[in-house]
Amino acid sequence: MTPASYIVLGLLERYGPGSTYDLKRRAAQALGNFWSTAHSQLYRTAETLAKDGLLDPTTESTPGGRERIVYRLTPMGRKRLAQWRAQEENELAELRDPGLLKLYFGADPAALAPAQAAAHRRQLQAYEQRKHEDDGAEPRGPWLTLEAGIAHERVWVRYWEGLAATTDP
Amino acid sequence: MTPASYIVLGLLERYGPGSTYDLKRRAAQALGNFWSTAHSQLYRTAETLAKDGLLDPTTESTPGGRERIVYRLTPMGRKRLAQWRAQEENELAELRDPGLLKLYFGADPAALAPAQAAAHRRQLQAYEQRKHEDDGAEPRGPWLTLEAGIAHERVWVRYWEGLAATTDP
DNA sequence: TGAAGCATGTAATTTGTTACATGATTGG
DNA sequence: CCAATCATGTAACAAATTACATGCTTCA
Repeated sequence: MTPASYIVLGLLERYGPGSTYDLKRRAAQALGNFWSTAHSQLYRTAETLAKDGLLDPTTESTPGGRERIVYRLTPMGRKRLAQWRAQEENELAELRDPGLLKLYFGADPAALAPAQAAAHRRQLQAYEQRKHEDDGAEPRGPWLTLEAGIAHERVWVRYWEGLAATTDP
Repeated sequence: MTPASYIVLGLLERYGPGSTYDLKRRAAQALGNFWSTAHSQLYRTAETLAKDGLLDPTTESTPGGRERIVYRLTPMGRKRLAQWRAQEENELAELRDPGLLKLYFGADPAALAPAQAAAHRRQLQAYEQRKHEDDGAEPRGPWLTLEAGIAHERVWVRYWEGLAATTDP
């Protein structure tokens, strides 16, 4: 069980049964840039989970006559997800920022900082807009997560802008 | 060329020639919890880089009579590293925090937050101590990176403590 | 002198990414 | 009705993690 497994389980629980393509869209929309996964990975993960009895796959045809596999959580899958959720978490996230890595190994801040600051400003705006659009109807988790994203983007913006300022003029 | 490649190149540039084991130690010490890599990965990466002519491997014997391979940067390796450093970076880091993922998918904040807050407090302390020990002799990159780490840990601590407070009693 | 842990490496397995394919739908 | 793009998937490849293995050192 990797994080990707729980993403699949979680998305199915929250938004109901769906095809892998649905999962892909949901993941992009919901987790967005806080935890991305390639769609081919979702395929494999879903298959594996189905093989393990955590998902129940059924083949349906679309209006267009194409077939697709729709997955739904089995009781076991539901249970597994709940267990994970209840488990205390002790892993810490790593920063793993490619820009920061460059900086660490001696990149010139003046060259790096402006672009990074701009990118993070964009991301921050996107998150803030999303928070604005939130109508409070969704469960609490996504909103809390958004908050975290915003807080971090703010720090990044401040950080890189600071770096740009001290080296620029 | 993956991030791991540049880590190997960068560590060799900064601390001079060394065996893979040296690299492992350096990586753990220097990059620590901001970008971790398994030691077996360093082995493979170093091999590949040597095969590509970016590193020059020489077999030496330790006092104990064991053999080990010491790598040093070739001019090409040096150049490649410099190129990477000069390249503008446009990738953004993802948060990818396992705790946050749980929260997203509905974990109970009251159960999650205290442990997370504590873990981040520890990490913050470690970073701050390190900053304290810095004598300014090292190049600027590591110090700047430390700053970033501290800023982020502060945000995390505030975040999880806030969550713990609002849900607790 | 035996156990713990440091130093050194390899192999197997799992994950993750990139690239390729191709039928359906829709907007121009 | 053609091009773009959505929907759906597979295959090949690259990277990362886990597990295994084992000779040295050191310290009790």
